[in-house]
Amino acid sequence: MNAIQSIRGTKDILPNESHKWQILEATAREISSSFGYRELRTPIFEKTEVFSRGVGDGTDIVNKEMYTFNDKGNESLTLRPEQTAALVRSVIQNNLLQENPVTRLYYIGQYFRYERPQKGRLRQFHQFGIECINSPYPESDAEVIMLAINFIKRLKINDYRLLLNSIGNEESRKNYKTALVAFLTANKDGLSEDSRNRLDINPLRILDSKATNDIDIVKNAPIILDFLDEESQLHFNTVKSLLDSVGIKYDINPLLVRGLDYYSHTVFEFQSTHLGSQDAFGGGGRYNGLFTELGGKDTPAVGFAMGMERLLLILEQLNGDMNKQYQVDAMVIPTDAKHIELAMQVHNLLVDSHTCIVELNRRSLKAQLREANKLGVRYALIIGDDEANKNAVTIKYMAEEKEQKLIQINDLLNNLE
RNA sequence: GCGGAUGUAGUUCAGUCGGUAGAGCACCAGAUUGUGGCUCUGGUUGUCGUGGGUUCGAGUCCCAUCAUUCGCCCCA
Repeated sequence: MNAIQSIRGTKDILPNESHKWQILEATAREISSSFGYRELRTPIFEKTEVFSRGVGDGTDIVNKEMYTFNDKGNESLTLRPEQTAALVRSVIQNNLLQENPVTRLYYIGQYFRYERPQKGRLRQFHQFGIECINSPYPESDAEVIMLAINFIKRLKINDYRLLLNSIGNEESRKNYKTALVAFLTANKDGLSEDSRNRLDINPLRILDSKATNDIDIVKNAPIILDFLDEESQLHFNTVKSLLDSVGIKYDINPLLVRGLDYYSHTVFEFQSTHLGSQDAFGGGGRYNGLFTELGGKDTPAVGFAMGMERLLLILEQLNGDMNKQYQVDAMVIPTDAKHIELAMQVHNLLVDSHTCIVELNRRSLKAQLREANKLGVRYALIIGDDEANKNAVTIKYMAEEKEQKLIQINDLLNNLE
């Protein structure tokens, strides 16, 4: 029989790696709580229309990358490719906006996209994100970015860039699209094949094409910031000055557009040079249209998501190997199988105060001490014939050349230094 | 979905011109029968990613397939 392998693009997080995930998750939770955000957990799968309507029918995510299947009741279900649409579904369904004028939520979870795996891109991947719901004002955009920056800082990532742009409200964007399409159509012959195809479907995406001839053409293209109406402009300017006032640095990049349909006004992205071609480790923006798209009341919202695998790639380049061997305080060492009962009793004495393990393979004293040494155990609690006869243990301090012989087990806890 | 590279013990890798596999580390066991690290000695481990083909003979050559990886695309 062949051994079974994990699915392509999925990864086991092994015991010596889980430590760094725990750090990352703990940091995300601390920052979120300290800003007054509470966790929302939604199911891993949803009705397909949550994403086809929420993420947008024209996007690659919906068209090519979703894990969609029919269940036994012949209903089309989809493994969530991102969180925002499902979160909005839950907020609407559970009336979470009843209680608070502004609802602040965060999430940590796994997401699924059928893509070609490469560094920093898996088919099952993890994201941490937040959503600030029900404020139309630029101060909520600024709060979300401020939270993200503080998260990044707390992780001690200092080599990153915040790219910022506004794609305006619907009307500004419509006017801009018309101008952009007109310009690009006039230069159609010079565009890459991909971009010519996108001209009808999603012309904004041509702006961040990596094809060199596209880049040359786009240099002279009209700029969205020139098409913002008064409202959109005021919103964007306020976001910028709020960021300035708390000392957050950003680069305006008028070519930054997001891949998902629901964005409007502020869009932003975090990039790092440590990631190769998948250089964005986080991104977000405002999505005022999503609630009505999913059948809720018109509700403004803004949020971001970060790719946790990518964050860990950055952290490892900054800090080296973050794996940590597990720490054991004490090891109970019966020299013979007949002392196992006493060994278990000693273990039971220590459970509330120490990490403790007992030999389960009846190996020799020597083998057990070797393991104790390898694990960096502080106390080896040796139980041989002499000890067992007196209901006692010998405490051997591994780091020092020191032993306390024949300590009664009633006194053991008092005697551990 | 497209293009390039790679796949040999637990791990990192070597393996010539085709002749059915090796090293370091790790692991296990010993070095006058109750004591780890250092040293020494010995030992285990592989369907050579998988399936076909060529050949007297394939880790080596050919094809397919799976996986990893680097780009494209897309995104976090």
